Amino acid sequence: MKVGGDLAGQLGYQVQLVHPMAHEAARAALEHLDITPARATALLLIRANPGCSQSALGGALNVNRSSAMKIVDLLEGRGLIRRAPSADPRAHALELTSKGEQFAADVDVALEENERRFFGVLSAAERKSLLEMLQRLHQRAP
Amino acid sequence: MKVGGDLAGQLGYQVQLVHPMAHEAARAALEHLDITPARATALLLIRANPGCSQSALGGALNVNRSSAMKIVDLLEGRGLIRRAPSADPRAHALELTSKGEQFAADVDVALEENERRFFGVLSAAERKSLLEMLQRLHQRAP
DNA sequence: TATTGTTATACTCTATAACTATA
DNA sequence: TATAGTTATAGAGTATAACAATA
Repeated sequence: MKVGGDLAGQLGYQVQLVHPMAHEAARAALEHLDITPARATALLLIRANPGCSQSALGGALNVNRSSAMKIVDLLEGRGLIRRAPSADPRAHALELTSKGEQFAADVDVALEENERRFFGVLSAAERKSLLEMLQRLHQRAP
Repeated sequence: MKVGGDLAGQLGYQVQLVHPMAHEAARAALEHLDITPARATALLLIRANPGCSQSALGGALNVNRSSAMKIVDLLEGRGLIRRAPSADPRAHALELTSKGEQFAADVDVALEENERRFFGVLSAAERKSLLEMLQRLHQRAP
């Protein structure tokens, strides 16, 4: 299949192509831990923000409260996080269990190895440049 | 929400962040045409590959035959493409109708404007560099 | 046997809306 | 009144499996 000249030169289309490949690579890299990239991301976000609420987590994951709850349910069901009491009794303070800390360390290793493998076709300078550009793209004001 | 140092520095995570933003931008840019980015992509791929089969289209879209058929059903139902007879009587030869040609031109305009808006935070040289890197990432052998 | 299109079915992810309990 | 969490329900997108027609 050819790609029309218009499409092939568009960054939006290239992002559209690269994303599922990167997602599949991450999925495969995490398969032995039986966790999806989205849930692994949630775990690492909770580790970086101990005591955060489910709503805040949902905001960072770009999902609503209802969807965030399902992710939290799953991670809690596996004993990786706990819903600790919060200063605001309406909310939960999410935090990793010791099992979750160990698991998150395993996730780190798997993702770092995947990072090297998937983006290895780029030089170190290119990876740095790409990282900077992607950060700029999503950090700008909407 | 903070992002753990491990996560923030990973290209995979940055792609994971930028993709939904780019998708949302494309969705909004195409909203007045009442078509989703995936279906618009299918239309442009058929235009670039007149006479292609549904299976070939599905391959380019990374979906299976069943899902490709639903997309083709929708585009045909809107009168944008037709299922023409193919040399292989098992297959259909997909092609744009004249209405589809006009519509695809509108899609071109919308996507080009979106491209300028969304990636406008990058300089022309950066956009060129980013395009080249993304192409290299998905063109490599699996 | 393998492939194209088709159909029916199921699964995953996410969203919406309504409810409760707090603030 | 506004917010956090919860629950039930619905939708979109995709996958699987089986089938008919044809290679």
